Amino acid sequence: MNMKYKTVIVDDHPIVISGIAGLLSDLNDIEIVEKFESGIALLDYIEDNKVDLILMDIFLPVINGVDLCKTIKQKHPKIVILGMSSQSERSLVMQFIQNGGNGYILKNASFDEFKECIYKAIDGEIVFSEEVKTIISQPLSEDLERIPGLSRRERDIALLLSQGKSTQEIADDLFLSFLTVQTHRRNILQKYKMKNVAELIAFLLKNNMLN
Amino acid sequence: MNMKYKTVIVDDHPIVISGIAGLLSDLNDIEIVEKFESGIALLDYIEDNKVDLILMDIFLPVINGVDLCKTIKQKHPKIVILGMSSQSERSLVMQFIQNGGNGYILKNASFDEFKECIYKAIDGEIVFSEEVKTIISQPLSEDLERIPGLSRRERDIALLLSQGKSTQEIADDLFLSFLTVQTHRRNILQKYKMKNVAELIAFLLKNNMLN
DNA sequence: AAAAAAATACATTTTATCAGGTATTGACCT
DNA sequence: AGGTCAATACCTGATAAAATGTATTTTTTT
Repeated sequence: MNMKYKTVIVDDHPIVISGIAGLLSDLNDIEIVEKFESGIALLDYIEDNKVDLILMDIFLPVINGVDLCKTIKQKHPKIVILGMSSQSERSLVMQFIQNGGNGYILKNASFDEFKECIYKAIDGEIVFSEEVKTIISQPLSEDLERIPGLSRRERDIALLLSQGKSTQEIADDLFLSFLTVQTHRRNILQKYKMKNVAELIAFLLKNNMLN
Repeated sequence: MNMKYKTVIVDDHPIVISGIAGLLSDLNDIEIVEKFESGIALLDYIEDNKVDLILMDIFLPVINGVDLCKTIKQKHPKIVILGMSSQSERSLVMQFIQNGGNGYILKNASFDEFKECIYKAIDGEIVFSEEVKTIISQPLSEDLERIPGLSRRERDIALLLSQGKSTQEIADDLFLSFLTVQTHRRNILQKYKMKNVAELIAFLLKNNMLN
């Protein structure tokens, strides 16, 4: 049968769109049915047209790629969505996948890499281009290590703080003095040079230091 | 050449260890060199012995799989580490990958799935067994939807809050009255029934509602 | 054009946090 | 045996946040 995968490209740089379109034109079973420069236009389109595969830039005007992906997957879980960007960082890639993305490709990937990722994604895999793999699997060294860890007690207290507990409530929970908890809390804030608990919680969660 | 992949299994259930060992014994190029019931023993072992592949349970006594993986990858980034568990949830899998894991397999996966995942992981891919893919790519419906979103302004303010800014600082940043920011802040807290900003930030980050 | 939602602004009271300094005890490491 | 770190506890003053209530204007949606 001649059922091509109906593919849509979304990127706010027309040059990139044509580049990708050129790359994909060689593939017999991929048919580019539309190209968009914004996510809103795409959302309208997929309501009325069958789409199998979407290649989208992550940095889009108005609505970003992560939210766009989330929105699409809610209504159309079967559409395969691959994210793209020129540069990237680990947390962004992970966020994209967590919101339903089927893979992530850096735009500097080779034609072969693009091709391979696309076919594997269609096949149900979750794919990353080489450089993305490097990014996500080497969070080590420079990225975010060298930060002193929380002590047991400090982690307990930080966890309760993230649950919205007040100093007094934490003291009651852990059978400690209000003043002890206050000291721990201050020590944690000082250790990471955070201005307040809100910033601290954001920091700890982003660095996987809670849980 | 006859270079087998030196493989280690870590699981606190001996029965599971022998089960996996049985599965893998059929594979010619995989050699199981050791089996451990705790992460500490594994850490000792890899200091003195060459290891290519580690299959580890995520739920381990003393040190959990995520931390264990992180620790190993810091010193030995080339070791391929696959996480396993009987049941799982999206956030745990993502955390494992973010900490250097090369893939995640649910223990109910078929022999073929295990085999395929292992070979692909050795080959440099990041792999998930079928059910894991389902879990991570369908966060929709029941999991975390039905929560009202932040308005633009609210998101701006929440973001600044997560950066440790005070109400006054936010007001200055956004050229708003102190009182306006105070109102927004209160509205956000009420909308999600959060006790304070710390809990709010934790909630927003966990649900990817910031950024 | 009407209704709903979002953004704006004000005022007050109570409660909690932040930042400063200090000190004792036990555990662990060498 | 001495040093370091973690955990515990206390005190106080300045500042900020939380809880309430109200109200106007703009924007968006229907």
